[in-house]
Amino acid sequence: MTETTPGRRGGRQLPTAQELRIWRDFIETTAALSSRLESRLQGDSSLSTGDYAVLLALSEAEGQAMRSSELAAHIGWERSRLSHHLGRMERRGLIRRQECATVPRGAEVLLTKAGAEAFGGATFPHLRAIRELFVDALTPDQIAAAGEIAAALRKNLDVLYKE
Amino acid sequence: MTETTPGRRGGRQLPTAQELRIWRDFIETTAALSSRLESRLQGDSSLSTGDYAVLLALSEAEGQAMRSSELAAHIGWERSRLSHHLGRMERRGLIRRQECATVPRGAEVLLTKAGAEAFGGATFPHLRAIRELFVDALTPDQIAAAGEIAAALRKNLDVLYKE
DNA sequence: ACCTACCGGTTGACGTGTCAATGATGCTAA
DNA sequence: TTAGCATCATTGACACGTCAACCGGTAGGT
Repeated sequence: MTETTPGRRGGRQLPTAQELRIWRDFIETTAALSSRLESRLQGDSSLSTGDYAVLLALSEAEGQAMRSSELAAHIGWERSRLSHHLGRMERRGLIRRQECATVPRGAEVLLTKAGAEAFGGATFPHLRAIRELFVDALTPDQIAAAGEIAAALRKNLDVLYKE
Repeated sequence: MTETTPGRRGGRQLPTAQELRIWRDFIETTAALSSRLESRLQGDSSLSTGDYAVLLALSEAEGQAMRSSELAAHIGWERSRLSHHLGRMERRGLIRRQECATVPRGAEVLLTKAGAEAFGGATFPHLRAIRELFVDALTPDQIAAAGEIAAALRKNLDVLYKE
């Protein structure tokens, strides 16, 4: 009995069984949620959520084009990840890459007609899926709580890994 | 103004901007959380969370061994995924596979000494990471709310995809 | 001018996940 | 008996992510 009901997680090292159960539930359920959303999007539009993020950013960009590293920063990806992903998207005709006129060694990513159409067709079903799988599952209070939890977790991550 | 403050999400089709913002925060933050935990575990023990799940199940099994499909069911993986993963783990000497004595075409998965040691060394740092990245980031109320949110989301998924 | 250091972007190797197809084996019904 | 048929497990092809190495070009210091 080295630790009898401390003030509340005083110097405790490990999560309680209860906390651990919630952790598992939480992380597994959110993963399942992502995965379901992913396959919904795939089924509705043959796009992955990665494709969707890229197409969304390009759609909103002026001239429907962005420099590669701007795009990476905008959607929060590493450059390498983006490069691989753009390669796959280019093969499918969703985007094109060309050397940037203004910046010497910069690559410009352009939305193609096919890409714009795919994005257009995907948006509505995707938003509907978010509603069905997330919004409709929760009460307004729970939605607000989810927002606060996300903010708290994010803040903690930012403190621990400050970047 | 086709929809002025309905009773509450009456026949609404799409999430509001606010809901969408929370959704994005939520799903991206939980993904970042998983990813941080993954790399913590990797750094502390050279195991992935998949490895950890498999080793945990085997550690708790009688004889530190399980049939492949039992194992898959226990941790909720598809058999194919497990088979690929076991192949990689076997190459690293964490587990062994042999034909099952009792069930004709069943494969038995056994924990090796190296696997047990790797798991033993990983447990404490992993639980500590869960505390630091999740438990410590939230108030007790938020932890409880996270549990309820996970339960509600899970229930909704189960209804939609009933299995 | 030259060396270096950085910067934007790509590439390769590899771990991981899904899907569909394939063995291999036992069960059942004609 | 044997022709299906379900079941257990593996495999191959491919998408996706990370990491580290690499390449070409620009900029700074000496």
